[in-house]
Amino acid sequence: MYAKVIIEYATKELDKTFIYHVPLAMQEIIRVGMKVKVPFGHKSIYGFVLELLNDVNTEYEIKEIESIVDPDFFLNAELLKIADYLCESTLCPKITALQTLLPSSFKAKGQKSNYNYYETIIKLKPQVDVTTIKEQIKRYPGQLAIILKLEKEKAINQKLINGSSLKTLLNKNIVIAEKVQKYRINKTRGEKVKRKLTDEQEVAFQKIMGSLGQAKTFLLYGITGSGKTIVYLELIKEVLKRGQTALLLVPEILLTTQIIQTFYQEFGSQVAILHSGLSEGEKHDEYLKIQRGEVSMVVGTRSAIFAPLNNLGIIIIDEEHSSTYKQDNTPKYQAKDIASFRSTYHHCPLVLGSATPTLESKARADKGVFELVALTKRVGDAILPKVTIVDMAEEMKNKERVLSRVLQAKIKDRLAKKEQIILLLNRRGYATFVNCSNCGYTYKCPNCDITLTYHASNNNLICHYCGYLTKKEKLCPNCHEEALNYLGLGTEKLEEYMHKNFPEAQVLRMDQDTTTKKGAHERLIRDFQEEKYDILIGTQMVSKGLNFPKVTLVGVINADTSLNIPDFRSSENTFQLLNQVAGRSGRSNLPGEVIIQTFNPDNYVMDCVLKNSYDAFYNQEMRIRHSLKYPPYYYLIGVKVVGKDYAKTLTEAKKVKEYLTKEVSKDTIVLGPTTALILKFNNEYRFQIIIKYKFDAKLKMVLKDIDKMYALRNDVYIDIDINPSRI
DNA sequence: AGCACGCCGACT
DNA sequence: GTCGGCGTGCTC
Repeated sequence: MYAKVIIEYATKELDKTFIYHVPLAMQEIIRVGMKVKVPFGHKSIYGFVLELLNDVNTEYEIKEIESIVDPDFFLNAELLKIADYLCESTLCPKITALQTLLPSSFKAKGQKSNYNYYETIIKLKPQVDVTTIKEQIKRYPGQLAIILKLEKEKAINQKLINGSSLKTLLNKNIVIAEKVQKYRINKTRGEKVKRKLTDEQEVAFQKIMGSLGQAKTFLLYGITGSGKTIVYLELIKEVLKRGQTALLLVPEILLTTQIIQTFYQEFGSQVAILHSGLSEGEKHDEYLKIQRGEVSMVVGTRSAIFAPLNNLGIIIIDEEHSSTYKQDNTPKYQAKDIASFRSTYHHCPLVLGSATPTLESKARADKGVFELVALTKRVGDAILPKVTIVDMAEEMKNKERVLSRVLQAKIKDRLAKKEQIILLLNRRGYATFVNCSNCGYTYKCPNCDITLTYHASNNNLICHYCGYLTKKEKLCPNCHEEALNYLGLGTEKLEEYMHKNFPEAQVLRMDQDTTTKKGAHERLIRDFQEEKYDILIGTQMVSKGLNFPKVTLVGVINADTSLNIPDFRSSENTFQLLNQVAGRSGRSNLPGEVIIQTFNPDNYVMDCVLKNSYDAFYNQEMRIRHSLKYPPYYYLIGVKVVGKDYAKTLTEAKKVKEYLTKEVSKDTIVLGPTTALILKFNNEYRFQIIIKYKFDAKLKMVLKDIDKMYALRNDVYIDIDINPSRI
């Protein structure tokens, strides 16, 4: 028996299978999808079995598989198909696709010890007579206590027992120690909560219910605060009741602590969670639970879409417009595409939920490819907040750069009423750039062509692209004068400003810098929820999913930050962000208000936010996309040509463009090469070619060829992004 | 990817 | 005369 094995090295050169002999002793247990250790060159490495053969015809000298890594683990047929789909849709090597499906403890690579977690349990030795024992040890209270406890509880975790007494009992052979595997995360169900769906929610629920067992995609368009989560919960309940499993994706699990709590409350140990906030061990355990079929639903972020649930009954993607569903490093996959693939595979519905659907999804719903289900009313007494747009150019005339007079007044008002405030500023750090007023010197990243952001808390200058970090000196490094200016407003500076101008207020800052520590995020959210703070300052982190009933004012400090990015999606992203953060206000019976500060008050995005009209935005933006030939009217592919030498890279980029233009169908548009948004990044120059197409049967093949042509070069490489989320 | 082989420069 | 630079090619 022979096996075709794909090995762990992720290069285009090694993107093929190698044939190994399966030793007789292994033939009974080996199966496709298993992880094996094989000799390769002069080393032993790991790989996956992709095929088993009885006969081979090859001139190579065939070596033998050394061992099966874990006979209980293998990639099932569905996962192998998903891997094929990943390769095809992102043009990545097979092994990259396979590794992407798995949490790191299961990947094919030099194994770290054992990820399984064990606890030692102490039990009474069977057949011992407790009464006799008690008599024997009555002079030793420590030991007696243990025996009494064991009589009641049967088994006790070793950690909870006094050490020396236990040792004696073990030596006397009265109790025994047993090693048992435990999961690091254990949740139990809470009180059952009785929920009543609103009429609208009930209609949505029934519509989707009616399609269980069918591969159908729904766009659940529900305004902020309309209670999409409850609909998800009821759908999942129903699916589990029918003996099937469910998968729920959320954009960033740390932000959705509240959702997770709801699901634990309802389903307890039936739920597995998968997200990057977990430790390796926790991820390993959660994955095991899923694989062993011990859970019936999974809540997680992007990569949880690969959770090996059998008999899937429904897939739900919350906040489907979130850019986090697209992976931005290889393989650049879109979780929604994988979801669609799995929906077809399992014949189960896929629900995409959002208050601001992507234009792609809405357009598909309009065309009838997806079925539109709408939630148009806020739950309970909550009404949509009143939005005010403030022209910051006007405010500047009054020397107000940070907070407009309206916003200042509203903040004072809310502080007096003991209501809470959220301020969104989409820039972390203190100042977005530091320059010298004497000589004009500006701190820049030596590896990338962007300015360094100043972080006052630790006196660091940081590149927000590559992470380059340097300390800030007191004097200008160029002219040695003490003339450094801190320009551009960041969350740190805003926090300082608030302390100075509203000394009576408790201010909390939530951004990447204050939430890196494990659990920090949850703690900040809890503190704000418990009203230990009046004002929450944050980056877009504060815009999503949070539910604070006491928040009645949301201020957007600079709405233009995301609007000015030269990207075809910048309007869409800005609309989503503003709509999303506006939705944080007035979620209970207290009426909410939103103040948006901008230098572009006449921009249609602002107008649509003001009117709170997704439809108006959608229609306007669709016209623009149509005239500029952007999605959803055209598909996009970004081809980046990257290299250390500027001139050589540009020359190659031109060659690639020429080749593409020649080979591709004539309705396909090939643009560029232009310098990428950030030309120099990590000391490499990046040129971008953009392909716009509607239908092109040859295109994938042509791209594969280009990829291959550059695979063996080490001076220039090609990076292809199919359906990029930004360009 | 990782490693051996191999063919030319400055050293004990 | 040898140690060692990293270019090239191969891995079932």
